[in-house]
Amino acid sequence: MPNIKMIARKAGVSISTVSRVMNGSKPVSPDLQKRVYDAVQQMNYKPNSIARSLILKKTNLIGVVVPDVSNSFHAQLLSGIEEITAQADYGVMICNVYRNMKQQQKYFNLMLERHVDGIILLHENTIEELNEFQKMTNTPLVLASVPLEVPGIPFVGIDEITAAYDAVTHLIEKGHKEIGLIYGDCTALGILRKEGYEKAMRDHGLTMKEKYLTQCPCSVDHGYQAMEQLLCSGSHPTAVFCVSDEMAVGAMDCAYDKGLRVPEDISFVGFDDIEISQVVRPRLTTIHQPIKEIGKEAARLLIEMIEKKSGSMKHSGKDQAASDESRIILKHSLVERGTV
Amino acid sequence: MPNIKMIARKAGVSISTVSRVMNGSKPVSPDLQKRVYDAVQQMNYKPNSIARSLILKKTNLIGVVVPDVSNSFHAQLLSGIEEITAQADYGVMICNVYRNMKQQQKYFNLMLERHVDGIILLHENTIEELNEFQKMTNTPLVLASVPLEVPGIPFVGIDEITAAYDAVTHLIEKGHKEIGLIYGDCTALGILRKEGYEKAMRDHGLTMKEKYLTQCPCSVDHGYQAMEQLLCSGSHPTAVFCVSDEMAVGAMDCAYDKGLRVPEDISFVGFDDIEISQVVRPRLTTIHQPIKEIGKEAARLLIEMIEKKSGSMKHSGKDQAASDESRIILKHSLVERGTV
DNA sequence: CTGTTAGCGCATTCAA
DNA sequence: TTGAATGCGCTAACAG
Repeated sequence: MPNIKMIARKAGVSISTVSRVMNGSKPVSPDLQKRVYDAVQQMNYKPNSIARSLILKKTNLIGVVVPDVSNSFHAQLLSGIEEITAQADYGVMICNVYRNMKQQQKYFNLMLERHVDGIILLHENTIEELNEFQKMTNTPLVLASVPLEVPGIPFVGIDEITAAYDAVTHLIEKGHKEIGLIYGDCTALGILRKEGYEKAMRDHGLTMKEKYLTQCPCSVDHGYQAMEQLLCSGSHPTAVFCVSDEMAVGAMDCAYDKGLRVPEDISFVGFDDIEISQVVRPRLTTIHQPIKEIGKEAARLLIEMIEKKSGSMKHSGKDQAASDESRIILKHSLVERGTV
Repeated sequence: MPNIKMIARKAGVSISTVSRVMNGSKPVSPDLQKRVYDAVQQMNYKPNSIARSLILKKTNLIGVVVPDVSNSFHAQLLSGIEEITAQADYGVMICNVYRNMKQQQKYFNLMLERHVDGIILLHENTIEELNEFQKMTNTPLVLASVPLEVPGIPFVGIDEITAAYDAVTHLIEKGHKEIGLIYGDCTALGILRKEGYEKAMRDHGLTMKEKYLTQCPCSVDHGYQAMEQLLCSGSHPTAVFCVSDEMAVGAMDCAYDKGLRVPEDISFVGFDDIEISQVVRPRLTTIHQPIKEIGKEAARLLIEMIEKKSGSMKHSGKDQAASDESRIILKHSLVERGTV
């Protein structure tokens, strides 16, 4: 790979001139300009972004910390992020946290060593971890679909409580009174959705039965197992709200295996509206999230924060307050299909 | 963020000494060593990987060019790749080609500018593009699940022809004679799978009927449409081999809507064994690919190529021949579920 | 407008 | 063993 010096020599100019025409940072006479362009063409020169990063203190790289890329929800978020960052000429580096949840500190360090310009978190850290991170650096951070409230770290997502509330209310409006819940782990997300369920039940004067509440990890298989548990008590609810589509699909499956018809004998509402909810029979009624949009908004916001920061550093030398958009709430919607 | 100079000052040593203890590249007296470690601790120093990359000419970054991250198959490949690269301390940068297939050249340039150490292609380029790329640079390249034969570019995946052959043979063994095909675009992948179908039909003395062959893009919706076409001729095959699970699910759906029972009236075999094949009813019989394994093997191989290259550069200064493992073929299998 | 110079943060010769 | 000096490829003052 040729470097700037080789181009300068070939074009018979100084390296600063080459730099100037590459970046358009200062006027250069048409004559020299052409000579440089020609040399660039002939030698197929591409500026070394490593060297640029070093001096500009900007990598044009953003990091995305994701629990599991192979999960459909996260993959879609990522796809949205990538779309925007690519347009803005940023690269995205992914960090799959997967099973080793403990080592996020490691991932943060990795990103800091590589000097990413910003980070999008699809994975829920503890508030302490986030605070510590903020103390350590001022690398902009955005939470995408991780509903935590941390000063200085904006959140992009939907109103989880209301969405869950809407799901359950829909069931209630259809006449259901005995409504079960399959909910997830103790993440902010899980807790909020459960809260929405409880609020809806309360607001409509319905009582929650302990035995119709089951907790399980978010997967089809676990949803199946959770449903088995719900069903083994003899009686069963007439409807179940599942805090994710995966769980719902598993639960439906279980109901089916037990000889229950959906929606005649038992109804289901899921959450997220990922692909599988549209291929199961009957089609899953669920809460639609604009997943890709969330990713896009998160990326847009992060880039805005990055550029604002580097802008303000030039002018004042000290950090501005973070973006004023500390919470971007996108609209969810209930999509009625065939399971209610 | 502190830099090496600050650490040196704090520890009262030279920057070279700091460098040496950070990398363990040369012996350092225990005394100085301790002073450096202490300074590193106190200031929370992390070496700037940008600067290291510049001087070492190694970014420890690999690029992954992917058609669409939100596609389940690719997401799984990516997940496998990430697992291995993370272990070996490489970062992965993704490039989502998505709709703008034309601009791969742009993506290649992007990766070259960023000086990635190697690239994994999940996306099918033309052979010309690949040759041109090879002429331009000696950045190692691996094809994952892109069955192209290009000298110097290893491939990791399954034996596509045999896999398709097995799928169709299974149908034939179950007594089917009128077997339709829903196949994809004119990629190497699509062509090979079609070839497997044709070979199986021929080998078993079955004739292919033109009207039972339909081409469509790889998606559930298009599979549905393709099936509609197949069905509109009045008569219909007793079984259909679809070159992807998405197509198969769409096709099954169409059959269902037309009042056909699966597998009583019509059978289906898919390809890939992605998640949805296990949630549809009846469960889709399909060709299982070890998707994540393919990703892992591709990453393993790429890293091997990278390290071999940088090793050989030190010794001889000229490039070694690429790795001798030019084709890694993993085993596929037919998983019988409920659609045959 | 153009060229010369000085670093960005680090690894690595070369002397000591 | 240690430190001073050089340079990776590039941008941005600074002088002309």
